[in-house]
Amino acid sequence: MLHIDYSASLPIHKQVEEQLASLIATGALRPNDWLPSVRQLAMDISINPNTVQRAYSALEEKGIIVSVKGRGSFVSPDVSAAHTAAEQVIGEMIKDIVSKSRRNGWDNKRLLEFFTEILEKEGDF
Amino acid sequence: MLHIDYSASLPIHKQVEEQLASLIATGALRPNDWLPSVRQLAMDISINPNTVQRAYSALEEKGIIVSVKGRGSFVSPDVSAAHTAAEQVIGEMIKDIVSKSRRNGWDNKRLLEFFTEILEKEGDF
Amino acid sequence: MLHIDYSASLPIHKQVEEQLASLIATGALRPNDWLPSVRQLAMDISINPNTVQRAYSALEEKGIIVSVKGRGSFVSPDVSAAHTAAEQVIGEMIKDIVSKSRRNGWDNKRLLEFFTEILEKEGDF
Amino acid sequence: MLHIDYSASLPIHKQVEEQLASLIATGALRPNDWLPSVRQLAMDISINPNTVQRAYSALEEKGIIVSVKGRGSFVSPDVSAAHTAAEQVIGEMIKDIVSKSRRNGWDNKRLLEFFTEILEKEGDF
DNA sequence: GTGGTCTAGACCACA
DNA sequence: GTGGTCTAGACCACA
Repeated sequence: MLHIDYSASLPIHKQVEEQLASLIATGALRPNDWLPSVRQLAMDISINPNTVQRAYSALEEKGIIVSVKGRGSFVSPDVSAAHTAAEQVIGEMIKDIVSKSRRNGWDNKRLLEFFTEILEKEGDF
Repeated sequence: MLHIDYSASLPIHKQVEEQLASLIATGALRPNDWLPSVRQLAMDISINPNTVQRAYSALEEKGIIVSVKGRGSFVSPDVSAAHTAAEQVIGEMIKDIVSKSRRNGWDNKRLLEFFTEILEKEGDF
Repeated sequence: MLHIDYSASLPIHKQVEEQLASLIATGALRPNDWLPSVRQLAMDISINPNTVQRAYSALEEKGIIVSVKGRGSFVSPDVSAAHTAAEQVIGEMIKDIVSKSRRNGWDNKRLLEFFTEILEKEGDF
Repeated sequence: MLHIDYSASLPIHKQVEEQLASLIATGALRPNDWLPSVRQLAMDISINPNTVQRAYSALEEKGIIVSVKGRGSFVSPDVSAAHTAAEQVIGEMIKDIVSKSRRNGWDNKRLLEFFTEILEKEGDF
């Protein structure tokens, strides 16, 4: 079950998109698995079908899911797109950090130390 | 002189706020230094005074600058807030990455490798 | 036996229509050959009879097959329609490409090079 | 001025997207040029602002334009994305033709002849 | 019942 | 005035 955080700055359709992408990237949803219908998922998490539709469209555009009129949506047979999509997003987030830290005068060494420090605090994985 | 990137996704008021915070964090602006007036800075960089005001308010909220009615704004006597502010923001960004990467099934090792790889690509600093 | 690709974007009724048209155009099905009944074909390939009906209607509209109430459907005595139908469809697709490429400022030479390049990549036939 | 064909099967938001992309790819709109505002363009061509928004979002996602809250939208400083986008679309169209023609038993030679024949009919360019 | 488009209209952030 | 999100609701193609 997906979880929507209404107080988050991330728009709802992005939250849905990201959570589905993660379920696929982690293997919780596997190639060719059926996804809930747009209307069903909208009801389940109490949001507007249009908003779900938007998430599904984005995932399809990225090749992560396949949607067919009259039949439904399912995880793309080739799920590699999900992995590259995740890498891309995380890569962007890292670049943002790098540029932000440089604007504050940090060098690579300091950023790396700060990063590993937080990584350790957050616990092993 | 501040530099505004109009094609950046970062809103202008955030760009102003961040650049001032950086100037202070790096010591380019020192405790008790006078800041340009809201109107003056707005004219200098050709943006809306409301936008500058917003940046100043945010910096004051964080204790990085002090504004006094009728006198103007100046760098806070105790500038440590500027450092902790930057650390806080970057820290949040890092935590976001950590949680995002875990939702995608990455362990610490993989994330760290990806991080350093990008760090190197972005060049030394 | 027809083959349905459920993950294709092409609607099922179009897949059926096209495959039957191809069997006729290539001579695998010959003039006056009997076609399976709508219900029979639907069962064989496990799809909705409505969907098969739709394909048959389209083929009849184009003069490629003939359906007679109470008797069934068979390949049209004059099969030339099948050839012209395919040519027509492919012709339209090519015209779409030509106009699209011109809207993007490509000249004939560039389009032709791009076309042959892809043709080669897709392998000999 | 853009032109919407309401009887076309291509959705309106795609028509807008494609026409803007073409204007950029051909150089009619140049890097950093301002685009009409979402609401303005919607009024001009008498469609709903949401529909224009959708086209703009798609173009931004592809890196062809840049949109900034409160300021407007303009052609991306680096317009190379527009060219690769066009190549991608035309490439897909060509692949569709190749597979369609093979399903009809055409070999590369026949397809190529048919293609050049139409290209010539459509006039030089 | 599926996915998908479009409109109308409210609301928010930003300049 | 900008861009952007979300909802409600009508409508269409397809199975």
